[in-house]
Amino acid sequence: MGRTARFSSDAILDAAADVVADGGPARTSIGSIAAHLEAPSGSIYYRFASRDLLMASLWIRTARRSQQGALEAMAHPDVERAAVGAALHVVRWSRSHLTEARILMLYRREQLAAEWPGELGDELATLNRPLEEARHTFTRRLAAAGASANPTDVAFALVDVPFAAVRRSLVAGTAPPRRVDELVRLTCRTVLFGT
Amino acid sequence: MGRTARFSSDAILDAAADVVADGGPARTSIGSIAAHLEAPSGSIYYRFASRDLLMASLWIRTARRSQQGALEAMAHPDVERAAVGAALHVVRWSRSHLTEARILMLYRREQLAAEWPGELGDELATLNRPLEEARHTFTRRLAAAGASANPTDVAFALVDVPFAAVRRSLVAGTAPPRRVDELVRLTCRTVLFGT
DNA sequence: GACATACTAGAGAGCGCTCTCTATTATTGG
DNA sequence: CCAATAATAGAGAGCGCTCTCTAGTATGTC
Repeated sequence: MGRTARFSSDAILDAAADVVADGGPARTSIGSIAAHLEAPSGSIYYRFASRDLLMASLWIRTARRSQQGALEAMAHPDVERAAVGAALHVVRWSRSHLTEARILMLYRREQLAAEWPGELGDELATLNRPLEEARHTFTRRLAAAGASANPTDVAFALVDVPFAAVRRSLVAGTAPPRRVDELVRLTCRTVLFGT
Repeated sequence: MGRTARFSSDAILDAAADVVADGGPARTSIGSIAAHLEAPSGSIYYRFASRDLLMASLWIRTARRSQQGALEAMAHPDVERAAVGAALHVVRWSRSHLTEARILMLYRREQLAAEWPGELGDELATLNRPLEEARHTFTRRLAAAGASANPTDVAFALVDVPFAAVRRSLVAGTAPPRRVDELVRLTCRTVLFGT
């Protein structure tokens, strides 16, 4: 029933991702996405009711895709390997997903979608929940292992430092150099395990 | 000769800084700056020929203001103290200049001014030169002292890590907690001096 | 083959923003 | 007090963007 789609939601989000990654959110208009996709703007509004909804969907899709590996890394039975693995995941994922990493790390949610669309319900609230829970249980594992379980320290070692380590490269649009893996590993160990 | 100014350039930049810091660059229109200052938009265009010129001026003023302390810290005769001091300066300056720090750390230049105005000449090119030169000579001092002189390491320890430590708080709009000083100090020492 | 349906296609209304332009007002030097 | 000047004041032209609306087109079902 009905004709087959020429422009799928995913294809539109892919185009949006390209445009955001190389022009920034401010230059990402429905028109520019349409041009990149060689589609009329009407076809885009057929899938996404508003610009904010489109950009919010892009954000969600990108965040989801990046979470998987982090969760797996934290599940490692050895606490220290789990910590280092989670920290390194950010770097590795950035290397293998340059465009998506640029979106996730160089801009904040509010810069993509000015207003979070009501249609998305509590999607935003639940989006980071798996990661938050994983970090919560992981913090307890750290405490049990005699490592630092200070939330500030954990966030610093597992999120902020890896983020900072890749940022410079992402801004330049190039893959992070190998050396940053070493720096992230070293910092993570020092901060959490004092080794 | 002529009437005295009601709205000085600096007052306009102050208003712009407030608006950027709490609404982001995209919401910072000439109208919103004017409203915050209770001035008509014409008075703003009397001082700044374009939005880009205004935002670029704000960027320059903010960057200049933050550089001073970094340069002083790096001039310390003891290499290790100089390194730690430079790294900590970012944190301390963020604490004492929350609004300006939000502008400098949460957004990039291109997000403020889409096109760098030609009127500003090579201001942009020379803006960071003092800091770059200081970091260059400082890297040689590190090498002479037997510390790590890898440019990636130096940038990581002196810029990226402090930035990472502070970002979370700046996003939340609060001053960075005391604990981050310790984390920055620890990381800086470990990465550069291995202690 | 005809009908319902899912989608493409793009013109244009409306809006908010930048920037221009002209009129007016305050201040200073002679 | 009187020019000359430096600045305020705000209306509105023009532009690009979002979003709407209507018409047309391909595809599956009976």
